Amino acid sequence: MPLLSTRDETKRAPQQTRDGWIEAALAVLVEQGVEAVQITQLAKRLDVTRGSFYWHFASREELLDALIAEWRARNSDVMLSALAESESLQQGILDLFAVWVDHTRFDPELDQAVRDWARRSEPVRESVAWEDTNRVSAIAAFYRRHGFAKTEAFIRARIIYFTQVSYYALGIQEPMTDRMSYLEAYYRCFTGQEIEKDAAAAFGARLIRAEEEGQ
Amino acid sequence: MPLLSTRDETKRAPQQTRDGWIEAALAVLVEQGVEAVQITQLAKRLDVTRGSFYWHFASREELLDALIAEWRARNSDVMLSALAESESLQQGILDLFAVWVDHTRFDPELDQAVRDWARRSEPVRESVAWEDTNRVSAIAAFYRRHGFAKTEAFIRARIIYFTQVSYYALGIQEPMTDRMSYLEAYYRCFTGQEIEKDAAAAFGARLIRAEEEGQ
DNA sequence: CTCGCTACATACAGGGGTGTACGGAGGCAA
DNA sequence: TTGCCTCCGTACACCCCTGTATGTAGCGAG
Repeated sequence: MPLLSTRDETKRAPQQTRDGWIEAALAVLVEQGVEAVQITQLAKRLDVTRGSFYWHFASREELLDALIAEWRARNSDVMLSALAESESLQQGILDLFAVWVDHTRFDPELDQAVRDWARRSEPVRESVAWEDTNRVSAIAAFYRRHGFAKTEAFIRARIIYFTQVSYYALGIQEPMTDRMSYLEAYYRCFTGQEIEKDAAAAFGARLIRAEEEGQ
Repeated sequence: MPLLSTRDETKRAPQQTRDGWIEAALAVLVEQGVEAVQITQLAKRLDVTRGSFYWHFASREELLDALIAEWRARNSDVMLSALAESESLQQGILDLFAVWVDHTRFDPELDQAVRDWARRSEPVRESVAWEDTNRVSAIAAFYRRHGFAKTEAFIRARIIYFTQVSYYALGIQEPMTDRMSYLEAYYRCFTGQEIEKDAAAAFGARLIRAEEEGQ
């Protein structure tokens, strides 16, 4: 399944498209990091030779640039739209949680892989930093709309976002039932307010449903 | 300055000690990550040949194991002791902040370097995960001692620790004056309580003093 | 039918990294 | 002085990766 072909589709499909290489590279990036994104390895994975690669790409560098572009296209705007539409504080926070748990909308593994990469590459670091400040700003604006003062809104945005980033960074794996039992406490700590009992229950059911549909 | 020589010191000092290699390797680990911890590069850096390395170490693997041991020896117990001695909630939280800011007691760059490494190595991952749960548990126990319920104590511990981890992971750089202006908001979000004005001021002075002494 | 383009395969040059085998310099002891 | 032990330099075998040059199969067009 090609992502988005930039080539002329009127001709017969080649054995490997440019997007085929990108897709394979994304998989390796997530699984093993940038250093493992090697033409030789990708060629083995795709069962072609490196000659193919150098027809579609000028260099490894060009492939890596394409990976960043793909990450941008996939993971931006997902969080931001969830917040923009929220009517209440409670609804917005729960929507945010939902985005982070629902991996069909937001790809945390790709996000984390790019984040790892960013720690060794200055241009990538800048891209990620820009995304991060953007996301924190969006969450801060959301808090402000619901009555928090400027500084507190910013700090609360940082805290909730940073906590989530670490969740992925540390690779926290816990049963969904455990995570749901933390919901009330998380909400209290993130907002300073109590969540409505039935809203919490509804959210739990929503997650269960999503989990069943997702898998 | 050798860290801790395990060799017989009655004989003359060799040009390079085992600990000399470890120290150089730690520096490269922090600066450029594990993949950059290469015998050839370290030899260049120390201005000797690789022959020396293979006299002190059996393999690169053995060096990497030594790095993990060093990390354990340096960064454990630092946070834990700060919390154990605290008399009040406010004092404990501020002590924790102080440890994280004062890089002479806690080495966040080494911590982050090992954390990066952990994402590509299962044994290292386990070591880091063990440290993390240990630290979170210590913070949770601290919250419990100061009146928080079990679940909330655990979640608050996670939030404050995860937030700090992301601070390093995202490489947040902000002027100390900015960071200090966030103190009240951070305290409110982390504890649900207000910080005493004079305690906040005293903490600010303490940081300024530490920063001047540190540099 | 053959020309020409696409999409590869093949082969080679070059560089960098790990181990290993061995040789040699220098202190120290008898 | 001789000999040993410590510590390191040298040289080689081996592997893996990138990039490039060139050969080649298949298909569409004239």
